[in-house]
Amino acid sequence: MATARQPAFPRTIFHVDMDAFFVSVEELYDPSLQGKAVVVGGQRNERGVVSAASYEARKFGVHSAMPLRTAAKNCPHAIFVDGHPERYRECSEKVYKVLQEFSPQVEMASIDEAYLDMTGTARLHGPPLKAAHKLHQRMKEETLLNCSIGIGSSRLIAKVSSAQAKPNGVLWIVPGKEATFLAPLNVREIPGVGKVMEKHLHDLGIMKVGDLARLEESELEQRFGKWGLALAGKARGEDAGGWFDTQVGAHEEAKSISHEHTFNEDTADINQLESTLMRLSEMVARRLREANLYTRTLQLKLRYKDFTTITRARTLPVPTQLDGEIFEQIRTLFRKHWKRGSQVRLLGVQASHFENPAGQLNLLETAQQQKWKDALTVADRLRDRFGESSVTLASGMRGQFRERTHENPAGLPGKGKSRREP
DNA sequence: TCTGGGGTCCTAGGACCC
DNA sequence: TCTGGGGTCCTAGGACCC
Repeated sequence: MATARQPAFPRTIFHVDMDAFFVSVEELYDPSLQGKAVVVGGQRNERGVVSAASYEARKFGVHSAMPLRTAAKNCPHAIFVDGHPERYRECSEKVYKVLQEFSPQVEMASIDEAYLDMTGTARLHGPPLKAAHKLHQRMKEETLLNCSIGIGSSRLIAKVSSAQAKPNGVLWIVPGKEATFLAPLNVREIPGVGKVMEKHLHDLGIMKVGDLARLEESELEQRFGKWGLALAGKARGEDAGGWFDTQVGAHEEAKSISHEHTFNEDTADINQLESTLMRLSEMVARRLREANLYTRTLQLKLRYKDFTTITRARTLPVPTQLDGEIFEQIRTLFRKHWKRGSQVRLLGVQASHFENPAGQLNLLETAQQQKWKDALTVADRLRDRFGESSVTLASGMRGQFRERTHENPAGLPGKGKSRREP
């Protein structure tokens, strides 16, 4: 079992969750969107899903992860907006700066939410509710964005209560009242319980967290294994093992880096498929070099027209961060496993199993490899300035068709809508 | 309705070693 | 040799999160 990290005294954890983050950021750039039904993630007839929907759009059943085309049907008058990751990153950094004023233990759990360990900050910021309102106000002043704050004795309670506080609210679950707070909520509200687990629980007649809490721990373990045990703890509001049970703000190293691409139209054109794999390999390699990581395991992801998806991996004896080596492995996997002629919907490249080659492996690096590495670092710089498509490795792929995407990696003017016109 | 892209964690089986 | 068990590495798939 994971090390129990629950200290003897109650912790005070804040979960800060930005309200309709992507939509709110877009409204800062275009105030005319305010108060309207807005969908961020792409255009109404594109392949893709909703990244975020305004509260006005949600009234029509639009929610994140819904296909854009479905959203367009449910809410025809919605305004569809492409996402702008750079804008969100920039705002996210502002959010982080505000949070740091309140606690040294801050952890961004994603681009728009964070945990703070506020234990022992009463002298500085006052009791939890007062501190939270102060934080809420500072956040609005500094970022012009609304957030919701959940406060509890565990990450789990903080997270669940911030969801209940939405929109634009603060909710404190007083220590000792955890089970009472959770009992009437649907099991789906527990982080980690998704569609499938919810169905399993419903089949057992378990609808509410309270139903779950009444069950024997041993029965849950028997039914759902390790997960069942954690679930029993969660029903009581404990962080019970896994990621939740880690110290707030502890730095975690990345475990994988991946890029994938869904084609606007399915394709069986081997040139298009392989040039896409090369582009994805380059993107992965580039990020490895930026993070100074070397990968040993490379994985190809292949999704066919009918949505059946396979992954095929290979582990190298020696770690690498070179475009050419990565692409070679990926291409070999692809040629071996792609059913020739079958229409492909998506391709993906993933690197994992990182090793930092300390000394020893650096010595093994041949002069030839070092030369490549230097050249590729220069290529990275160029891509920073001129966009992902400006530099391509000289190889058999040179000059071949590359699919036009609607991405604008370098944020260049004139590369968006206007260029799409023939 | 026709399903993105970036991640994490878990399970389960087989290979291989001692 | 007709049968073991633990440990580690590797691979594939799937649930889940934002």
